[in-house]
Amino acid sequence: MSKRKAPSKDGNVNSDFCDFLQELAEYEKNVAGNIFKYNAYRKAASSLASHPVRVQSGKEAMKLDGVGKKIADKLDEFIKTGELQKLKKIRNDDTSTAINSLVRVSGIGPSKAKELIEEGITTIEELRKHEDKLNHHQIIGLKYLEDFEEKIPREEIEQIESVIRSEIGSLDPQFNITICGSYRRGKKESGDIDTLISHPSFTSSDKKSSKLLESVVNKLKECGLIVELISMGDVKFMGACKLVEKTRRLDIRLTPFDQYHCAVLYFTGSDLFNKEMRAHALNNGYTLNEYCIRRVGSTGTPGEPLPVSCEEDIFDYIDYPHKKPEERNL
DNA sequence: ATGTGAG
DNA sequence: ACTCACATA
Repeated sequence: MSKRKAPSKDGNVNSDFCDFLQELAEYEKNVAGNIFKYNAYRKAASSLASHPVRVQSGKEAMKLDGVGKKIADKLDEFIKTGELQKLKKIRNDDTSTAINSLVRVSGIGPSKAKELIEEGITTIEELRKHEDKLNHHQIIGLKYLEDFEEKIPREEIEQIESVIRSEIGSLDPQFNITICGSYRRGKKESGDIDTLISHPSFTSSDKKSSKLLESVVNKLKECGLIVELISMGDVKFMGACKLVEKTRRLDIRLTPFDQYHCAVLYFTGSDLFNKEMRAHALNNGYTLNEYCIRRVGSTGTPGEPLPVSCEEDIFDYIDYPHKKPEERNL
């Protein structure tokens, strides 16, 4: 998931409160550079989002975790007037609006945005005239700004998946391939294509991954699927592909063979589901991360990684009812 | 080595 | 929360 704002909806009776708290959070992070306030607003928004009852006053909201006097006052103002003076100011502030435009570009964060504004570049249109001020990632982000903001229909990912499977399969049938993220969770559309691969010749005991990822990326370049490269290391490729019309963000990560299923679980998400499952694991005396699952003894020191031959194994270890990917949309 | 950014 | 890749120094 990227830095785009995701309006909170479906079944959240406090969604309008969450939206303005989220907007305040973004402001604190991107403009004011106050990560603590950013976290505070996010925490309050998340409390409100999971609260099943619509709050009628700031006072009532103060019972919730993460909501103090300051946020309670803002809720009261919003309930009373339907808006927030602070937010009106922010929306009218030149620096603030400029930063919000520039950070739409993948690779441009608050820091780079402020630097550009110092040089008088405050809009995307201006930016297009000054590509020389951007690094490679940012140039690609700008070039495909509109495409990258579009959601990808499930059917298109299915087609891209079949190309990836046949191309990588013809390279070497021993590759495991799974497209994770919201696509694996059965969503109708996704923000990007997050592909995990593994190969028996690369395990966690091998320190170097040889040229496995490179060979895969080259193959997908040759067949014309991959059209841009953003970054490329031994185990992670970031770039873009195009099958029809729009250019789409594509990530490919190579994971050690023995850590494949933990990685697939992790990158399938959702974030909230992962959080919940890791908490459950801890309760049952296990620690679970992107790489492995380990028993954690009474001393608190984790043991050796346990053998995992499929995703279900992980659920079984921690005695957690198995959830199909479609059931992980928390 | 450190900061930025993505996920 | 944590890791990877990159761009500087």
